[in-house]
Amino acid sequence: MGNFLEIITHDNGQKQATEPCLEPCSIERGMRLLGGKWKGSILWHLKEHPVRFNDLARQIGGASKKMLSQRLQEMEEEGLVKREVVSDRPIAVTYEITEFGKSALGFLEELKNWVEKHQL
Amino acid sequence: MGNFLEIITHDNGQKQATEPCLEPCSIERGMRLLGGKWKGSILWHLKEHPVRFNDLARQIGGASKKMLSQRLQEMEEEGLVKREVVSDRPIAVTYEITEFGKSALGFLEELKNWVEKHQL
DNA sequence: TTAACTGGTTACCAAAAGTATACTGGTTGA
DNA sequence: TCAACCAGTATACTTTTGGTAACCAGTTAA
Repeated sequence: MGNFLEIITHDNGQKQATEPCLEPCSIERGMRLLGGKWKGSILWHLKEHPVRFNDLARQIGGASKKMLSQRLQEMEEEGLVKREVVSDRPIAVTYEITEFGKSALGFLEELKNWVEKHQL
Repeated sequence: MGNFLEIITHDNGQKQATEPCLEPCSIERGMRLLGGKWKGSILWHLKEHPVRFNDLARQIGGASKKMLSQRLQEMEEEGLVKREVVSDRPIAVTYEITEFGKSALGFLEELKNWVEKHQL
């Protein structure tokens, strides 16, 4: 019976974790990067080719434009996505997935498969 | 130049997505199941063996008891986790990962690796 | 007796997240 | 000229989330 739980008991009976996950561990941090509402979906929609803002909004019907532009800004700062002004006059902007963003696709695909396999 | 974006243009100029992701697609649904704050961490801490409530609370230092009990309830309803009353009198409860919960671990591990590989 | 433990619940509050609608300022096409 | 487009922003509102702290009813050990 080892000390599986990593909990020690002091002389006064007080208990303490030896390795408390004090602040967000890897999984938590990852979820906060990719787990935000719509972020996965956005990345997924960009995986083939750059997409323009309003086209993205049309494709992700459930999300408002405000949401989308917020998320896209965050994702640009996080390096997941790249914003590119293609032309002004008739202003045109595209959002493109970065190499870093692409590195997350495998994992998103696993999530997708998992969900579909279990019919969720 | 194919119709990559799945957007069609009506005669009056109005545009429409042919396959709008109207409501949460697989990735979105998956994220809502596993992406909740602390849910990944909880699952991860249960992966080796059942853990008692307060021990879990000590290990996941950043989360309050309230959060934990809320999340654990949700996760029980979702079938990710199983609650078991081990004894009353000195009431003892353990939370155990289910088979379904285990099926998500691979994907969490990939997330973990991804995060650590990129030093996030 | 006191203090720590068990597994929670409840009330209260603050902050964050999300929704809905309208609007900008210009362009394009019928 | 009218309507739809572009890429958002502004404003106001509601909902959800999360955190703190106290409390319950019992048990155990110093």
